[in-house]
Amino acid sequence: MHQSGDIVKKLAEQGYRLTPQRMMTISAIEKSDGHISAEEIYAQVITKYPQVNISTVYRTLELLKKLGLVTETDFGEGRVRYHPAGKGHHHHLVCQDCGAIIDLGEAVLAPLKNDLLREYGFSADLRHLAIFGRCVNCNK
Amino acid sequence: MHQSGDIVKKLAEQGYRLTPQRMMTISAIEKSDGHISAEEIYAQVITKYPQVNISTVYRTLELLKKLGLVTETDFGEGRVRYHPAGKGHHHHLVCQDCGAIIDLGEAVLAPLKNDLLREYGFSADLRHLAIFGRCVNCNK
DNA sequence: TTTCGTGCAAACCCTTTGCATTTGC
DNA sequence: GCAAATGCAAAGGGTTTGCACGAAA
Repeated sequence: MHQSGDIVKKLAEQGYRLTPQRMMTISAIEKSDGHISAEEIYAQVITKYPQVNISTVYRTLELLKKLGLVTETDFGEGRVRYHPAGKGHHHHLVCQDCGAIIDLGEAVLAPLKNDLLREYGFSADLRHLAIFGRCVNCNK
Repeated sequence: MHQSGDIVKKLAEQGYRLTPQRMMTISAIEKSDGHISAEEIYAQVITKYPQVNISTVYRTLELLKKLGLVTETDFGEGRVRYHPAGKGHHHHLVCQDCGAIIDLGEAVLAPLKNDLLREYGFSADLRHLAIFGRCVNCNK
């Protein structure tokens, strides 16, 4: 299992500086159980460190993406959300009516992934895929 | 089967005005076999009708979406692409390496759609879904 | 004629960038 | 000390909006 501090450790290992801005950005991402946007990270960091700039948050996110430490999911909101890569992958059902987000284990899409590989030679990256539609309640 | 003019007909039926700007926007969408972006529609319309404004294209697209006459696909380019709803649905495999887009029949995702409905009561809208990954060639 | 649609320009949102300054190591 | 990272402010890309003018029915 992965524990808190993983991301910081990897940054340090690779020779990146552990600035307070980076630490707090990472902490916000790790604390968020679900998915967090750049704005939300910024809002959280600024309460403890009022002089941060949102561009620093974006730069940190880009670094973490590059290093494969966080992944992005697009929920079709016009902005992207971030998730620690170490926390395991999952997929999401996004209700277009009520906005509910239902988490889906990796297993559910495993058959699809296999089909695509077998039939098309296509290696699908389904990490944090968002599937849109209507949830049970809104479907009634 | 659907034929050219479907969209125009439906607009008229619902009492919307058939302005040249709308006709040409619709024509651009219907002519494009694949998926077309707002900018591309605009570029096409402006050659025949130089005074159009891109905001009119956007307003037309919004109207057509509202009426269910076009659907959108997000290929992760930071912009959305449009497709006539009447032309039948399909899905896409988008190669993150070479940018290739492989079309996928509706049948391939039918099992997934059924699974989601049965197991989660979730009615997935998979029209023009884009799945990211690596195509056969880039996978070697 | 009268409501609907358009052009224009400005604003919008999220994200990125150039540059001078600061800071971790 | 010095490269790396930050803050600031401005620009960027795609999209939306307010308002007065123009045109479809």
